Amino acid sequence: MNQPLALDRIVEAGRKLFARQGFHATGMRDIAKLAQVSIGSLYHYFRSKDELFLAVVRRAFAESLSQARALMQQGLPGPEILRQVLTAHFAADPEVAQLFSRVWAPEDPALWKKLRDLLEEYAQAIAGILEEAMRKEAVRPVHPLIAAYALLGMAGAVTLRSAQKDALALEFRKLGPQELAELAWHALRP
Amino acid sequence: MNQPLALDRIVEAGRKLFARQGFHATGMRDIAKLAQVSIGSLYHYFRSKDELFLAVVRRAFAESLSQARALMQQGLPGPEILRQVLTAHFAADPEVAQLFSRVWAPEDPALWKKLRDLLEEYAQAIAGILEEAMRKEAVRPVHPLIAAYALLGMAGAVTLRSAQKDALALEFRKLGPQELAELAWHALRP
Amino acid sequence: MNQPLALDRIVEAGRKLFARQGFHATGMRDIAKLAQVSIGSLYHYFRSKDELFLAVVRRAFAESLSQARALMQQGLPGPEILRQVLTAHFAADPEVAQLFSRVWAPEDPALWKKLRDLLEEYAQAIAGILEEAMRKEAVRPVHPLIAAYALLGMAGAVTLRSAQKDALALEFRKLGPQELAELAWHALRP
Amino acid sequence: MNQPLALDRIVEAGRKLFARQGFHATGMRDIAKLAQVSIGSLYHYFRSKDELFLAVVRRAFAESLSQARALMQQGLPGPEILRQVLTAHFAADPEVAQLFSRVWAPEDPALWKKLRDLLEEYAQAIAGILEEAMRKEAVRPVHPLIAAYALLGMAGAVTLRSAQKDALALEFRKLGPQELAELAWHALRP
DNA sequence: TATGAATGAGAGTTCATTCAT
DNA sequence: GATGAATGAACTCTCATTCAT
Repeated sequence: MNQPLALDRIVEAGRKLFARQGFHATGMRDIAKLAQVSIGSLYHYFRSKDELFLAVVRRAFAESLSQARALMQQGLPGPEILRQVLTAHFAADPEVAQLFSRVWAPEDPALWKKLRDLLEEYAQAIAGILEEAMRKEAVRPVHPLIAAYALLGMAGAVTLRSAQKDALALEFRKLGPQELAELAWHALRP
Repeated sequence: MNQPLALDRIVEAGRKLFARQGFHATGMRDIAKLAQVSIGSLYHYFRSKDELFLAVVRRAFAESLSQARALMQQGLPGPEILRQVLTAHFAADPEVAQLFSRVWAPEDPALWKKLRDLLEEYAQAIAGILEEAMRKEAVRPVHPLIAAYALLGMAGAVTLRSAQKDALALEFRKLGPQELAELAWHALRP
Repeated sequence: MNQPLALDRIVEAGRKLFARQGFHATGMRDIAKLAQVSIGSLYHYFRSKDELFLAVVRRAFAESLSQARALMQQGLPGPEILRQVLTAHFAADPEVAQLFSRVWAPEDPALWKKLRDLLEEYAQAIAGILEEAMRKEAVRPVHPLIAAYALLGMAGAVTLRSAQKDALALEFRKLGPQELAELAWHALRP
Repeated sequence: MNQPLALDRIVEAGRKLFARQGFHATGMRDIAKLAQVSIGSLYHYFRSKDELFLAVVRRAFAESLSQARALMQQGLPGPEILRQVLTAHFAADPEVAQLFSRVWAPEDPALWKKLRDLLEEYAQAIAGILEEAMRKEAVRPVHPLIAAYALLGMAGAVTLRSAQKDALALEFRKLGPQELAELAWHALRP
């Protein structure tokens, strides 16, 4: 009765499976099954597998950005903001964090351009935040977009490693946010 | 007459295509064609596509590490070493740099573990370098492996962006090494 | 309009080709073509070539057994029953008879166990018939399962020879049922 | 030093592997490895895989026939001869017995004719023995070739079952020769 | 004689997508 | 809107066979 709408169930299922297994290892059948809809329904809502993947990534980016922006508006000191943003990133459904990494290497040439644009948009948002911080002299002068990509890369690599299932991953999950925040803070502070 | 041996042509072709298009978009037929050998030859040298991919990645990692180590032994100051290592990374056949990024999200569950191990080995090598630098107080105390993954992630993300074919990519290629070296240096300096 | 359903056409095509050419010489493409369906359809109905083959054999065994049982329930004398069962076996689509022989040597280790079980089931059914006949003293005491396998082997070998296209095969088809019935009757009579 | 010649090692290896795994599951590489010769050597002695298989079958048939003939010349009573021939068949390297069954369904159309002829030759030899016995009135009048095929089929089916690795197979190996001899004797006695 | 690197046709199988119902 | 049977191009991989050395 109170079940989410089909569209939401599909995107949710896609998010889980794409994050867990990657794009190619996830079949439309798998998504349909997990979302409890028919294959036909998938194609009713999304023109293709690519479109569905893009929708999943788009939603993940949007949620992540809005979360980060909410944290920024609390007027905390620079390093604390970084720590909290990164902690949130780690604390999020770990699948979401993995999804980001999947985007680095999209494999399929046809998807490439669209994902590239999506990622660039996301990086531009972060660059914007950095630029504002530079104007306030809260951050030393850096190339904002290069720094944005670097931050995303740092976070992505550590997050991906922390998603494994060994002892080191546990250590990464515990120490990662703090260590990353410090690295980022030292890298950027005036 | 002086054509490289079949084995080398195969790994070379694999490197190019896997870097350019990713694992799934590259077929064994494509590799065979580019290497100018038969499909059968591919399987004469490598048990499977996975094995071939691993061989390609293994070689790329080894070359990159030995290059970095050679640079380290010239007794330059810390930031200069970083700058040169990163410049070399960018200057290298850009395909090699892209190949690194491909490894972050290997898609195929069966490949995952082997690539993970290979990447961990590589990160451990970098962590070792960091630990030594920490003992010499050339680097502030950090978690060596987390920092290693962070550095790899930074470099990978920026390199990947710089491999595109627009004006920004040109800017990234020009400023990237210097900016990255500064970010890394600030992040790590005592 | 009145064309048999795809599933039936597939099993039918499999039966014909596997019987005619054997398992390995029959490709999925051949079956798809003869059944006038796409290759994809084959895999829509059967998980693998093995499964399809097993379905074909299973159906042939079931049909053969039900035919034999129908004949048994007419209260004829022993030798007459044997003659009629064997005549039916020969008269049946000769391809079915050949299919039995194919099962003796299934070549593929993975198929082996499943076919073995199917054949054993079939032999057990015949052994059951023999045991009942022994209780009624219509058959002399024999090891029921060994005798069942022996009967199957006899019939299979002669049937296979009779499926050839020379003069002797014609002779086998004409005299085979009667000769086999007599051999079997003498072998088993009290 | 005292190692058998390459040719013998090859046929021997072929016999083992073809009997164990069947024609298609046995690769030329496997045979070369077991025989400790190079692939090139295989093709030095045999024009093709088919030729090698035929050589293996030919040798197995010849050995079996000469063994049976030797037993016949000892002037034993009919049932005893049958029992001894069948016991020998079972006692032989079980792989040889399996090889016979492989011949029933040769799968490959190109091999078919040659194997058919070989098997017919073998059956004709048995039919000749039966005809002689009929002349001596040691056997009732039967169609000699049909009876020969029937006997081969009986023995083959039971032998094949007895080559499995369960409790029933053990029972078959113990009781099989005696039961088969009795079945055959009752089927053929005057 | 002997070797084994090289070949390539063809095998079974997958899976995003379509469309009649 | 919803369904899932049907499609077929494209994939990885096998293996008997050849031939330069």
